[in-house]
Amino acid sequence: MVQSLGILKALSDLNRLRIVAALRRHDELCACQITELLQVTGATVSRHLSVLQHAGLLKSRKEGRWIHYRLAPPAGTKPLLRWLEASYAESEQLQADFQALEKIVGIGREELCRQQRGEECCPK
Amino acid sequence: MVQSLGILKALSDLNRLRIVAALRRHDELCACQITELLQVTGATVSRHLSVLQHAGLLKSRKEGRWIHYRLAPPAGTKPLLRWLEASYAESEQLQADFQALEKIVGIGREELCRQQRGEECCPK
DNA sequence: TATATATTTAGACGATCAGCTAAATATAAA
DNA sequence: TTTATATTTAGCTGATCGTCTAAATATATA
Repeated sequence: MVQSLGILKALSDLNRLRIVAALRRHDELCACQITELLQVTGATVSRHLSVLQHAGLLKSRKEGRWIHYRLAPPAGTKPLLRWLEASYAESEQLQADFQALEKIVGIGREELCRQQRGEECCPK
Repeated sequence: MVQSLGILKALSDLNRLRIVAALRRHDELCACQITELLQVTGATVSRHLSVLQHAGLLKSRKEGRWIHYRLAPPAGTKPLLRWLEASYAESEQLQADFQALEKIVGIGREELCRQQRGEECCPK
């Protein structure tokens, strides 16, 4: 398969685009923080992260119970990510995400996970 | 929807990537030439062209019975197309396409369509 | 006007995919 | 060692997508 096709497919989903955008603003995020941001199941987030990682866009780092993810764009993909970044300003979704992220990161992982346990993870 | 997402989705298909690559090498191609290149049904090509056009990547021009297509990348997408171009060299599929295109363009539309009428369009 | 023909549209089918729930895995704390 | 807990995997479901065939549309030629 064409290498770029794999990358394009990995980026062709709103939630995965949201993950990439989030990781442009915050170097590292753990799965639970992304779960909180997207408001979907942890299982769903896990699969999205796996898709991005398989495309070579993400790397993960284990720290105790938590797994942290960060962008690891392969050589030559910088223009692509810059092009994506240029369109962030037009998207209300992404703008809202950036605001939400500040709160999520501010809370701290332990407290965040405590809150997540207490409530339903998925809206409606 | 995020604007870039529409473009990414439009490009997330091998045959549509092949169309874009072909139109980078030849300014204009008609539907029948692309049909010959991809070796799929004219109906399928038509839908692919429609997807690319809806994403704003293509423009069409009518000339008699033929409809010609050319790239019309929206402002800001040049980096994206350049990034794509950079990966053409790695893809055997696209390299083969470029060779096949020379023949297809060389034949001329009238003769090409005459040949297409005589044979089955789809392999196997 | 009638026939040919290049392209599009409509409708069906199989494959892929995003999302869920539930169970499995791995790590930390009691 | 047992219990909690963060993440992943497995399996299901509904939606989307690529492709085909057949019919419709639009344009040129006889």
